[in-house]
Amino acid sequence: METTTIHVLKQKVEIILPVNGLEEKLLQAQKENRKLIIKLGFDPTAPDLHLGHAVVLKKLKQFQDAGHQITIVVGSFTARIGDPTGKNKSRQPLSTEAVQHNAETYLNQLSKLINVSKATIVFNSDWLDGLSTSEIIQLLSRVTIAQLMHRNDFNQRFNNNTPIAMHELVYPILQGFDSMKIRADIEMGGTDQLFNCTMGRQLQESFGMNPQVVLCMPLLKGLDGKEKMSKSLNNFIGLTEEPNDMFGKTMSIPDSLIPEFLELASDFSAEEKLHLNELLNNGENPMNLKKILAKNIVKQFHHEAAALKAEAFFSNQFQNKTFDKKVFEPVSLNAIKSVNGSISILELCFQLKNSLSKSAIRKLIESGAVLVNNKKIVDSQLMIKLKKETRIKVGKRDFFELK
RNA sequence: GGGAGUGUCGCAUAGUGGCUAUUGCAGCAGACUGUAAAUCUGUCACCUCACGGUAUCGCUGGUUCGAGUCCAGCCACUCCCA
Repeated sequence: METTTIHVLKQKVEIILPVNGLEEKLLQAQKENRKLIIKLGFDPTAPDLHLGHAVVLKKLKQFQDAGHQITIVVGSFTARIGDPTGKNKSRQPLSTEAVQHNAETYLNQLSKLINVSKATIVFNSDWLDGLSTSEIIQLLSRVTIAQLMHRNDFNQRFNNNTPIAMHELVYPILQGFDSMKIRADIEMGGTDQLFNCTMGRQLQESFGMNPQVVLCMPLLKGLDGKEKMSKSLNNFIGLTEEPNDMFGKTMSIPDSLIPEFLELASDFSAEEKLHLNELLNNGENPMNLKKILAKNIVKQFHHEAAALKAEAFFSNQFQNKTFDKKVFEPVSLNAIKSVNGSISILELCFQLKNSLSKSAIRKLIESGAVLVNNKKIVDSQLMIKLKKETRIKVGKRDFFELK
């Protein structure tokens, strides 16, 4: 194996365990003339992939390009437990249909980054469902509480006197068991998966196998610039989002996050990154760099033309101050229920934005979030005549025009 | 099994039986900006066009003119001792 390949494969990886493990595995594969089995697990609960996942997936793609075998383990069994994050207590069991459906949408999103048809897909309920009680006890006997307590999450909760349920302790063990079952050579994940992945090493070893190498990618921060990107915190950019949303969300990240996004979320070459970072340090307006970044991100998941369009849309919609130049979502006059063609601004906004209650809308109006034909309306009871080409802005993002 | 505690908004925190349940963070909206940060303002249980109405301090009852607060039972969690 050439050193350049190894160099590429090690790029950006935050943790490799053991340190020289990757080289050894690659060498071993070469000697035995076989592909390495690269494991990636996922729980088919709410399969909305975002840029944080993409960091791991791009690395996976590099392995695939180098000729190795990717195995996706769908946690159809473990999803019923839920990876203990401390937030979700116990999860509802998923129906087989739901698992199937989630797995499909997941794989569909995966295909944006890796070649799914060349990957192996397995469901861990295939082997976990059939374990007998004594087999489970056997498995559990290979792990001690002290080992489990090394996991940060457990440790903290234990010390803070917050409850840890037994089944949560079992989760990492089952994940490790998966690695043994599929004979994984390498397991990939974010750094938050480090512990679970090491469990795989331990179990493989105790079953007399050569333990897997653990590769952890850094965690991308979310749009708030504080927490890691995650769906539950609603600070994510989804892989399937529309170009305009992707662009806008990228523009909303704090400036301090630009270097991290350049490094982890963009696909710029090393030289380009260096150049952009220099610009940033030399006082270039961060906004311009974010635009470059945003275009790059959109391009990865859509295409160049979409990226340019998204930029133009953004500049016009949110940066240009001229109200009339904006893009308004057309709403048919007929769709608005009114009395004699007149309607209170409150009722109108309520009908336009059906996700909010009237009370919530009234608060929006009173705080000055609603413009009608570029005039701020603060009185929620103001009656207006419905007529074509009336333009209404609600909040930061919603623009409507009556047709 | 025995004993001692705790439970208030997404999180964290105040709350001598008495008026509208406090404050911070996060969120939402506005101002200023570059849908950045910082700052300031408003909002932050639900509903009503509105005067206003209906809720709510783990749950169910009780005492009381009046209960987040007192009492009883239950539930959940924690700690200590078996």
